[in-house]
Amino acid sequence: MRHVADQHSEPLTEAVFLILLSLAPEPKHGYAIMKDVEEISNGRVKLSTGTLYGALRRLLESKWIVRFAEKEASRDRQAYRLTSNGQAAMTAETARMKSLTRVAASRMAEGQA
Amino acid sequence: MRHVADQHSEPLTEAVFLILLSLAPEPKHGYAIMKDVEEISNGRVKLSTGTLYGALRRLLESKWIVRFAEKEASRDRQAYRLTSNGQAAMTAETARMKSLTRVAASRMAEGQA
DNA sequence: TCGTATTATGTCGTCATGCGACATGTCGCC
DNA sequence: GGCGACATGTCGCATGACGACATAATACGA
Repeated sequence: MRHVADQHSEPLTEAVFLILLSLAPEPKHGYAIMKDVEEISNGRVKLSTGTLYGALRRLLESKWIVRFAEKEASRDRQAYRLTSNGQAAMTAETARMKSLTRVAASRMAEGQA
Repeated sequence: MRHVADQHSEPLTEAVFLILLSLAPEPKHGYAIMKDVEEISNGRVKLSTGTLYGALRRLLESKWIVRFAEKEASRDRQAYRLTSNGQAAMTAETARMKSLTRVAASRMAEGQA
């Protein structure tokens, strides 16, 4: 999909969106994200580890999340935190979806008429 | 992404969703869909022909749209019409997005608190 | 009438991504 | 000691978006 330059908000994949959503209230480590994503999608989406760690790698590369060591934990788990960039991306994506649902509602009503 | 069996509504890609949305009020041929998608996305999404005709082929295969000849037109353009399956898919997808935006709103509020 | 923009449909190769399978190791508990 | 949950990762495959390319009819003005 090609997007105009001044508002080039590429649509997020559902996996990425749910991962960001999971990190929004507080930082989590990988496994906790998997469990949380399953919960917030009402059990609909179960991330495979391939999807999760692949997505996390790309999110780190694009600076939407940062990784830090959880000191308190006995095992050194790698926890992830949203950056302001990541928050902005989520806000933009939410706005995009809202706008689409609005158009969808009116279009489907037209179809009925 | 894995989905539970009883409600296996895979997320639609934005391209597919916009194509279905474009066909919701009335049938259109390929080129008209391209123009309409650009319009309903506020110029944000410009489908390439590769995306469009690839998506149309898959939509035909999954019986979400049907193709028919526009008799009135001088040139025989292939027009596409939504099936009830296609309408159902759009309804499901809209519901999915609404649900995600709701969760997103509450999660982002939590992040601020 | 000639050329050029618009309409219109399609294919191909590449790249990004989701996903299942596999690999590896820890921790708590019976 | 073994077993299930916790935890992190890699690899290969399949799907899909996309730009580039190809082709052709129509419309319209110079």
